[in-house]
Amino acid sequence: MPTRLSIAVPDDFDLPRDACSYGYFLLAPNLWNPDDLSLSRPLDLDGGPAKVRIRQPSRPGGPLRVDTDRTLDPAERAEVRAQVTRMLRLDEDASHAARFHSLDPRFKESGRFRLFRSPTLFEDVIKTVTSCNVTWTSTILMNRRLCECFGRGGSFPTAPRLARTPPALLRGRCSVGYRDRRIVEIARLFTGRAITTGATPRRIPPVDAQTLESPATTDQAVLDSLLALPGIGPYAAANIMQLLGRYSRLPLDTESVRHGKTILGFKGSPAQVMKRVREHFVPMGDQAFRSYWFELWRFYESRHGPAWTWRRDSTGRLFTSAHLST
DNA sequence: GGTAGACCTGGACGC
DNA sequence: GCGTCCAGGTCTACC
Repeated sequence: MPTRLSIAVPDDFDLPRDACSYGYFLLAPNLWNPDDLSLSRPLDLDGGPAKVRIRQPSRPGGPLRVDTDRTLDPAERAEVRAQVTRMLRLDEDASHAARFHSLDPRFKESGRFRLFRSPTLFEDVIKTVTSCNVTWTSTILMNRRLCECFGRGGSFPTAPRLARTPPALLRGRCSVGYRDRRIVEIARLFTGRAITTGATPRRIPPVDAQTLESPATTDQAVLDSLLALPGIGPYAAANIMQLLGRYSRLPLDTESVRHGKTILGFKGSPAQVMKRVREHFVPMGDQAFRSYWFELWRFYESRHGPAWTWRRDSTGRLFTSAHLST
């Protein structure tokens, strides 16, 4: 027997705009359907996996209608509410929008300020690792296989599941390459265990997700904790920080260089262009990433149409340098 | 502190 | 169909 939940949202919330706002909405197990404007995916709940389908019949501001494929008990309903709230950043309201739009009024009319993310920090971290040093098509593949091979009911694999997976098996089944060991080590850290790793062995304390998610923790403390994780460098740490709602740092990569050259008109070596891109967004202060990202996103939409029209298995595969370079 | 090279995979390209 | 080259961020060794 399916369960239907109704979740209240901020007045401005618009599901197609706010769900299709960051590339992870195109990665498994997420599935955006442009035909009926719904977001579907399995969620791993205490009582087992459950598929959810999220719609917003009355937009903007109307409550979300969340349908599941099985009956949920009260505790599981609370879990779904918490995970949907995290994914869609329902806790970011008009005050967050005003803060961003006062610094960058270009996006006031569209109302863009929310950035899609995963239902758990662990999924965000692993998705970030799978996006490093690969083309977008490989990132798509890795996430699909992780869900198919190690997720319950097609959901994203949990930390305990990946923590007990042999790295070679992960590599063989999911094409994660040399990231195999790093992913397993991160999973172990998320299960509350410390590890010792590296060519010059160093001890890494367990990840305290609650502290990382807490607004009371300083940006510097979060950054230091993230950089200590295996496979997490400056780019990945900055990206995870924006996924944690901390927008002052830019995850600069080769895509930033392309953007700096073609859209912002900067010249020079990749390192010089990156430096100029970073400086360009300094005036945006603690909203720098939002300003940078929605500028980038606007470029993608100019190429491929509004993001809510993109399909995971067609348009969603086109975000490679070959398709984006001018 | 700065930097070159290794790490892997999928895709593009030439034959 | 096969071989080669390239893109991509992090880690390590070395200067």
